[in-house]
Amino acid sequence: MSGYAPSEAARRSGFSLDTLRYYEKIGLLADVERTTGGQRVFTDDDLGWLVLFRCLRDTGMPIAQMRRYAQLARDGEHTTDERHELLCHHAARVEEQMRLLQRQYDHLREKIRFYERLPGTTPGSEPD
Amino acid sequence: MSGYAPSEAARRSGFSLDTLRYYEKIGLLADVERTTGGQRVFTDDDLGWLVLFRCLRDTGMPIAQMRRYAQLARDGEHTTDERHELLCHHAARVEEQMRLLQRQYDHLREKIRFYERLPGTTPGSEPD
DNA sequence: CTCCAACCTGGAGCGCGCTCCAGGTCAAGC
DNA sequence: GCTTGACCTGGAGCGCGCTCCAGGTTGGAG
Repeated sequence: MSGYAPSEAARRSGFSLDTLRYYEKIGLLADVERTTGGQRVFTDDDLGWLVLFRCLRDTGMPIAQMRRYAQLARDGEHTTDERHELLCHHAARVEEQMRLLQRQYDHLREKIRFYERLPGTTPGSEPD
Repeated sequence: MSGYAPSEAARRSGFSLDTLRYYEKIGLLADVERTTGGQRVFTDDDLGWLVLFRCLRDTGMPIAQMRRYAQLARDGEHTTDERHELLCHHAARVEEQMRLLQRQYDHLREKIRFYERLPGTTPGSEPD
């Protein structure tokens, strides 16, 4: 129930093998277990981190910041305030991102309606 | 009321001068007018295109696709269907993007609540 | 024991979207 | 006319986040 081969970890997390190795190399995932032969064994804990990384990545957090977060978590309990703050700041940026996306989506829809109001005749070249 | 110096076009569009030149170089903005001396003069029409490019860019459309759209528009009235379709496809991707962003934002908020439910004591290392 | 697919490493390469640079030109104000 | 800051060009460089490669090792199935 815990101890996944690299390919299985990749499948479950949705990251490629190369990306998993890359994440370990740059210190996002630290101390991934190994077999005696040196092959990686991912734990449920690792998988949990990967889920979090996906969340942060998909919301546009730069890798440097994820690294910082992961490092803080490794540093222990006394960093919870800082981690909390980091996530809150990020959440605020995400909210802004969502507002912008919504606004531009609305523009896009308006532009699309422009094409749908076209009955065949329109002077003027383009935008609007 | 039309005919903007490069710096003014940059200010109004929010793109850098370098980006404006880049957009022209790769054929997004075509045939920007020039003074006799060779300096660019942006029209209201150009500005309109830039607004559209910003919308498409902010919603994640790759430049290659914007180029395609711009080329279609230059090709004339008979491409309106294709342009419409292109924008619709894009809009669908944006909707998916918004759903994903919302979902991951929800995860993020949940994670943040985890920190806020912390009264000071918590066993286990991290995520969740 | 043999095979072969999955894995390992270090390091190079890539695709995107700009951004910066050198070295020169233009044009508005004094 | 001179100065000076905005502008021009072609091309190199960059930051990000992977992705690919060569050349070698591991380990489970048959």
